[in-house]
Amino acid sequence: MLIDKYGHEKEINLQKKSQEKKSATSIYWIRQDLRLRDNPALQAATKASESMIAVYVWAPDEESPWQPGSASKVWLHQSLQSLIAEYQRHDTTVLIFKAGKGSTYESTLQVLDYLQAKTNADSIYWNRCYEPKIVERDKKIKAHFKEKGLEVESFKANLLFEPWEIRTKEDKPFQVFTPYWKNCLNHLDLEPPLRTPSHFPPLPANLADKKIPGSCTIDELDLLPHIKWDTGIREAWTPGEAGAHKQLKKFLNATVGDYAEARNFPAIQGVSRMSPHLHFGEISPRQIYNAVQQLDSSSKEHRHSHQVYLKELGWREFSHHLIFNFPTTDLHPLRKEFEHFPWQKSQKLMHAWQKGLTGYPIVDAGMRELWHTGIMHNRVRMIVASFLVKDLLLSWQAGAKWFWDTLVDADLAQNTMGWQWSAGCGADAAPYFRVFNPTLQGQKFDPQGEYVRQWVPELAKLSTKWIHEPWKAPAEALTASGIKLGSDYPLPIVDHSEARGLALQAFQHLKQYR
DNA sequence: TGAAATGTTGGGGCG
DNA sequence: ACGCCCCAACATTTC
Repeated sequence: MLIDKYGHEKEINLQKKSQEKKSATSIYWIRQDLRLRDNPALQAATKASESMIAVYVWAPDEESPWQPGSASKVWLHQSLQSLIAEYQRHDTTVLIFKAGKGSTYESTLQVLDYLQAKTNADSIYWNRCYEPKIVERDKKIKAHFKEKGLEVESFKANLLFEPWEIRTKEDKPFQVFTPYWKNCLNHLDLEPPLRTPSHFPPLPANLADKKIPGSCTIDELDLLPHIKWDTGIREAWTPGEAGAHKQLKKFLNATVGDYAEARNFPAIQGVSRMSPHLHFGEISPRQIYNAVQQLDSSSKEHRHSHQVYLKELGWREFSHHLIFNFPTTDLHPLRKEFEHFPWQKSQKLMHAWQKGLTGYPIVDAGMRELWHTGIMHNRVRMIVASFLVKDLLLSWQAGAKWFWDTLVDADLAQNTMGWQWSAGCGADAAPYFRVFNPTLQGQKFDPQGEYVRQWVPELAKLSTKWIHEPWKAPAEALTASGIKLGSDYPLPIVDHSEARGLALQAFQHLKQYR
C-alpha cells in the first residue's frame, strides 16, 4: 500500500485503483461512518467493483466493557434509519446483522466471512476506528482476509491525523496538548472532502431480493428502550448525515464568530453541538475544518473564535491520540500514583449526583440536562465532573460509566480524556488542587440563572441573587418563591469548602507514591 | 479550561 | 500637614 506519512494514502490509492481492473464484488463494512459524503472506504468500494455489499454489523460484545450505552443506542437507531434511507435513494440496500451470543453469527468476522464466501467478494473496505479493543479486532479481520487473498484496505476518515503520525522529537506520543496541536497544525495539509460517490454498484445477483440468513431489520437490533424515556433525546436532536450538516450550517451562520466567549455560557446556544454527529461519523472533521476555513474572517474577533473552535477539534484529535497510544487508560489512570487515590464509595452520594439532587443548582441543572437530552454543555461537564471527583471523592471511573450510559455523544476517547483531565490523573490534566467552586462557576457562567431555571424548575422563582446558593437565601425569599429547602429542593449534600479541604488532604496522601 | 490565601498599594477618613 | 489605620482593588502565591 502506498503511504504518504500524513494521510494521502487513499487519494493515491484511489488513483491507482481506477487504473486497475475492477474487482467483481466489494464489501463496504459500515462502522462509525454513517455518511455518504467524504467517505473514503465507500468511495473505494463503489469505484472498485461491479457489485457491492454495504453491511452494518451490530456486535456490542466486541466492545466490552464499553458496549454502547442506552442513549447512544437511541441515537444509533435513528442514525441508521436515516442512513438506510439515504442509501435507498441510490437504490442501494444496506444489510444489517447481529453478531454475538444468541445470534446466528458469533462475531463480526463470521458475518463478513459468510458474505465473502457466499458472493466470492474479492475486496473489503472500511474506515478506521481507534478504540483499543476495536483496533485489536480489526487487525485480526484484516489478517484473516489478507490471508484469503482479498484486497483489504482501511482508511482514515474520522480524524485529521492518525494517532500514530504525530510524535515528539524523541519519537514518543505527545502528552501535552499545546505542543501536540502545534505539531498537528504544522503538518496539516487538508484535502477537500470527497463527494457522495457518483455510482453505487448493485448487490451481487445471488444476494439481491433474497432473505439472507441472519440478516435483520434495524428494529430487530432492539436498540430502543422498552420504557419510553427517550422523547427528550428525540426532541433535542436530528441524528443522521442531513441533521449533522443542518446543525453545522446553523452554527456557522449564527454563533461560530462569537464562539470564544459564547461557548462558556450554557444558557445560550454558543457551542456547535457536533459531538454526537462526529462520534457516529455522520460528518467528518475534515468537512468541518474545511467549512470553518472558508468562513468570512474579516473581523479579528471572529478569526480568533474560529481558531478557538478548531482547537476543540484538536482536543478531539488529542483524545484519540491518547487512547491509541495509552490503551489501558479507559480504566486506569495514566499517572500511576492515582491508583492509590482513596476514592470513596457511596451509593447515596452517587445517586444524588446522577439524578441532579446535590443541592448545588448548577451541578443539578447539568445532570438533569444530561438525563433529559443526552447531552450536557461542556462548561457544565467540567463543573459536575469536578464536583463528583473532588467534592464527593467518588472515582472518575464511576463518573465515566454514568456519562457513557447517558450521553448521546459517548465516545471512549473523549470520555476517557475528559474524566482523567477532571480527576487530574491524565495527560495535560488539571492539577489536582484545581477545584471548581460550583457557586462561583454558576455565578460566572450562568449569571442570570437562566440555565438553572430551565433544568431545575423548582428554583425558577428564586431571585438571581440566590439562584446559585439557595441555602443562603433568607427565609422570606424562599417562602415567596415557594421553596422549602430539604423537601422541594435538597440542601447541599456536602459543604463545598469543607469538601475542598478533604480533597486537598487526599491529594497530599498521593505524594508518597510519586 | 480555578479558587483561596496572602501580599501590596493607594486613597480617604480621622485624630 | 502628618501619621496612622482601614479597606478595597489588584497582584502574587499557594493549594
